[in-house]
Amino acid sequence: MPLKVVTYNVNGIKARLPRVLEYLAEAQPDIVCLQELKASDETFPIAEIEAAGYGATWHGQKSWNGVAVLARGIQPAERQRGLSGEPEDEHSRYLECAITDPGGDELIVASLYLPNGNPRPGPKFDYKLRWIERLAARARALLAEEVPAVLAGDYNVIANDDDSYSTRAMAEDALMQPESRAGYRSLLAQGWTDALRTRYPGGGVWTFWDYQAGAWQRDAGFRIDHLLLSPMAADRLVDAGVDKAYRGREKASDHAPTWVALR
DNA sequence: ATGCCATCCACCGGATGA
Repeated sequence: MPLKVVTYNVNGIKARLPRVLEYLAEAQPDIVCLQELKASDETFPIAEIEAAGYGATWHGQKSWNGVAVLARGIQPAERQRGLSGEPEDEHSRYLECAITDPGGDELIVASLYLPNGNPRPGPKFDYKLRWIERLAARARALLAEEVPAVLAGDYNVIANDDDSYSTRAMAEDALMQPESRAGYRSLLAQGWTDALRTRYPGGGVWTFWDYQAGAWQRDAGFRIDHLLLSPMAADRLVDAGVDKAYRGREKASDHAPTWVALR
């Protein structure tokens, strides 16, 4: 059985817990990276997640941000919390773990929540661009380790025109700016593989649909949740996709779980 | 140009999101 590695921006773990537990039970993913917990370390629902059969490591924050790594039957071992380069940055947006299976095989998995960057121009957009550079520095160090690694998360970057239902609607948005795209491309240029892009080179695959203006009903979405694979992980890629149906459920997140299957 | 909706916290409106 291939390994299913998922990234899922839950938009509030407390509000979304029934959906998350349902997803774990139904999809039986091996590894899940969560973003936008919107919960402090103390209020993360670890008891419920453990009861579902998952070990977890999390980096919470009250009200905003927050990321976690879950693994079925395994306790993810924390490697790094946050990105270096900006000590005053208090946002919980990066958590890197090592997941070792009973056979001794190790996979490095990071859950990341890249800043949105709106409104633009302004300090939030500047922060986004600095954060991408800090991520790129960490990504380069990971590649140098020559290990199987997955950088999974909400990148808040629409990388290509065909990754959005409407380039016109998003033209002024921070998610689609040339600087945002250049930052994302710099990761690919290092040697990371955009797994969904490999599987669906023609685009037209969405991972996010806004709550507003009937975006889900109109299928007006875009692709911003990405799984980047190191060369050793990319060699093991067998499939990738979006569990789109979860976006249509009661009290759904505005993102759908997005996944890769690795040999 | 704005609201459209949903989350959080903290008190029923404001900040944030994408």
